Amino acid sequence: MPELPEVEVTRLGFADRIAGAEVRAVRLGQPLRWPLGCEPRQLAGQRVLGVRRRGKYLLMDLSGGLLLLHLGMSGSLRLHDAAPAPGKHDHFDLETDRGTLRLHDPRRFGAVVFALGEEDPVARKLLQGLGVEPLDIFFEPEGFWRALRERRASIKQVLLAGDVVVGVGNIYASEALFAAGIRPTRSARRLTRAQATRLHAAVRQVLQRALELGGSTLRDFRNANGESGYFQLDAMVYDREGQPCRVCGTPIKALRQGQRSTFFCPVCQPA
DNA sequence: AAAAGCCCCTGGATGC
DNA sequence: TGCATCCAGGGGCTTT
Repeated sequence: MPELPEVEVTRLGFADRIAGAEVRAVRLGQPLRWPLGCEPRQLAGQRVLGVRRRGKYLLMDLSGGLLLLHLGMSGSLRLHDAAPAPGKHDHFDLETDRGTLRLHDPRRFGAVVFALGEEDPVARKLLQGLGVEPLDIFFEPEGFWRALRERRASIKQVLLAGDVVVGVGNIYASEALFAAGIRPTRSARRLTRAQATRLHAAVRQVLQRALELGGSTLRDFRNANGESGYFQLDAMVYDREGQPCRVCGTPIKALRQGQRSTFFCPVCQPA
């Protein structure tokens, strides 16, 4: 579910409120993707220094380590002033003197992992190989084009892979390719410099727009204050198979790439 | 090295 | 309130 905009909206929704808090206790529900990696009581007494984001990971700096949080497909984080009794899908609570940060994740593809720091092998393993941050100045058209030239896979799958540029998931990959007028099946190495430049701008624009709208709420995404996002109402192609293209009226087509659905306009995205 | 498949898991929608 | 099937925002791991 959560792509860069949803993760960032979540971060913005609780980072300032939890910064400076002291951890009182940790409660675990059912297992998530990976074990926490430490005894829950080891976190008690630690201070929350801040919350950063890298790709779709949230990095919570603690006085004695680092907590890596990932929302997987169905996860959402919420900071409660007074948390209600945990439900069957509430699998992690970080109880602090400034509220309880709770991970709700029905599918349990999400994760909360403790590491001693970013150089801890546990953290490195998860963060190494991640591509450039799309909203960062280091993401620039020329380098993007050069990286794409190395890849034979389809441009949609290269965007999703996250090793060239991070944060673009299944919704925003389709949306960015539409905005750039590029067919999702086109081999990444066959993009022209002009196409790569358009796609670079499109990725930034689409993610930025989604951020402003609070992300996309397809089923269950909520930000840290329990509010839904509204980008899905703005989607040009995602989940619009058969509906008329908002630009040219041609019915939107769907196909599958690497077990994921892709949506595009056959006219606006000729190649 | 890169690419393609598989799998983790629950729940909602759809079809019979 | 039956049962089977398919699909869903991710991504690490194994196999080609």
